[in-house]
Amino acid sequence: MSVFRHYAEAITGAIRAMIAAGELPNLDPIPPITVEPPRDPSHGDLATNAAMVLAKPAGRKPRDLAEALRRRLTAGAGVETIEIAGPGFLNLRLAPAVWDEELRRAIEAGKHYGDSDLGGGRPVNVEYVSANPTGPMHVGHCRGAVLGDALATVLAKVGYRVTREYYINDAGAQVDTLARSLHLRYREALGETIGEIPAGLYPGDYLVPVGRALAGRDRERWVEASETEWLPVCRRFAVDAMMALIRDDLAVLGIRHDTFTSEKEALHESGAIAEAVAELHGRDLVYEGTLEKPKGKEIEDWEPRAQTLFRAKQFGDDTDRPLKKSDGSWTYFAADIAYHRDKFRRGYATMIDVWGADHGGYIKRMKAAVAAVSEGRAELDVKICNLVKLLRAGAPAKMSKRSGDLVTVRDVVDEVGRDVVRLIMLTQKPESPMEFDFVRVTEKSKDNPVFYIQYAHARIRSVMRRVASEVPGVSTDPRDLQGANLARLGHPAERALVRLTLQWPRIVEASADAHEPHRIAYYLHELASAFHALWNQGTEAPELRFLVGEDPELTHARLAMCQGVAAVIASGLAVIGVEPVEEMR
RNA sequence: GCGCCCGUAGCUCAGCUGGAUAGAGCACAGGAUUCCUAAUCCUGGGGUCGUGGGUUCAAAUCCCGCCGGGCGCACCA
Repeated sequence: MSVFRHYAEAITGAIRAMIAAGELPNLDPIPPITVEPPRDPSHGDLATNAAMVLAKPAGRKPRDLAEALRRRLTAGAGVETIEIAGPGFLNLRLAPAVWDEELRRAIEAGKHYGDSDLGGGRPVNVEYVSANPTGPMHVGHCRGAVLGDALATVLAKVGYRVTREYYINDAGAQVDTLARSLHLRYREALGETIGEIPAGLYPGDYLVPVGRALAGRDRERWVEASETEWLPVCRRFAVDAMMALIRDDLAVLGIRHDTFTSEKEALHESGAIAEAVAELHGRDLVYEGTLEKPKGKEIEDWEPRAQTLFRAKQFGDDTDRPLKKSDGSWTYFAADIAYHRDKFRRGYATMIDVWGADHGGYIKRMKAAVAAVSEGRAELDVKICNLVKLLRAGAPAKMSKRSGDLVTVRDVVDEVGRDVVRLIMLTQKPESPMEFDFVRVTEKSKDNPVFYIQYAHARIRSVMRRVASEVPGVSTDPRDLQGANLARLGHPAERALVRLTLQWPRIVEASADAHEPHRIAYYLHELASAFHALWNQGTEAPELRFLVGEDPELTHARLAMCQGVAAVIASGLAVIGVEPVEEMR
């Protein structure tokens, strides 16, 4: 258990004891209190607002309550001083041994530092990417891909049982278009001249080899056949090929999903949609009705029509939503209802969907649907990813493209590398538009967060390699570093670095709770920054250097500190899906 | 017209689910290089947190109204 959770529980325990002793009214539940490191280090190691939060329900003055809480907490182990400050904060200063012990744990855990059982093994489903199987992944997909993957990893790190899921939209008109595009390439492969690809079909070169493959397998069989005959064949063949393509693209990013769900097979052909709608119908959540014409936007062929509608409004949406198209087939939304119902029935009470910004208007109805199919027992969180604007040295990026007008994920990864893409995608909260500058992200300077964080890790590894020659006899084995005399870390800058390093479990938990993996990238940058600052102080103040020839004990303690930093960086990069480097070249 | 997202230093953005004096990088000004890697570092200036109200011991954070920008608005996915 992290230091922070430990003391948070100690404080809650003290509050419960006060309730039991009649010093506080029987509050149920106890209002949420915070236990966090204060911004100002002079306020100690931990601060809690408990007294202020409890003051009103208890009908007592905050400072009186603070005093009572202090008396109960002082008995606790590891607490050195408790001060009451400001309007009623309790500022706890912990014994150095508490931090020393935590640093030892960090060294021991290595990249597993920050792992916890917070999630209690509860299942979470993270659905991300879900690019339509009509071509290779383009850059627009990779932000969501990285976000979803990092989110899944951080949730797993804190003890959830995470499933990474991909929804294959293989049922709509787009895959029919894909099938027709393939048929053209198939005829081309058999020697026909096809000329310009007609508007409305997919022109990308990536279908050329697929056409050849189909021709190789089936020969002339579909040339003279009618479309009703060849369409299903081409569709199946094309979708399989596109999914293979997309899986390769995902592999390039280092992403592997656990489950791929086919809209066509799992929802349409299985009857799951009909079943879901029937169930909702039975609960009077589906009806035949007519929607009002949307205001403010002209729709040419609008006509009032009775439709099969889901009562989304009853669950907080702005209007009820159609489940059937005018030709009688299911809408995409109907399929999505069945899909989320299926997820719920598979045991996921927590679902996370990662979508593009253009789907923002879809969130309310989907949440409404989840509330309906789970009868309020499941929760859906939708993460919206904004656009990535590609730049080269500040100007809009021009590049050779593999397919059509799209810049693919592979184009970008080929140029800058997987690690750069993954980390940069998390250097901004997802709902803001992002600029991705090919020049900036590959610069070897501190302006580039990828480099800056990697460099900190590489510097630590470099120090470790030098020990043998600079301070012979000092071990760099992590097991030995755990035994270092950490009391020798006395400089304020060292203590600050250690303290920041040991924030890591909190950052992981907060990031998982909030479903915000970008916090990890920010924290790593901050940690790297603190490390570099200390390193550079060694330039002017040689006594602050990590390797002190005449003082092996001090050297050992500082190496332990460095090892802790390296462990956290490795742990953090692992969440993001980036390999820490041993040296910069 | 409606819904959602965004609005924080000159620029690009954080801000730990309501806490103490709002942070970082770039840019700007000044300083530092016989250095374990200068592939930089230190110091400093710079803010009505879009705006007006409200909730509270406490608001950048929550609620309401405006302003500006983006996305979306039967039957596409």
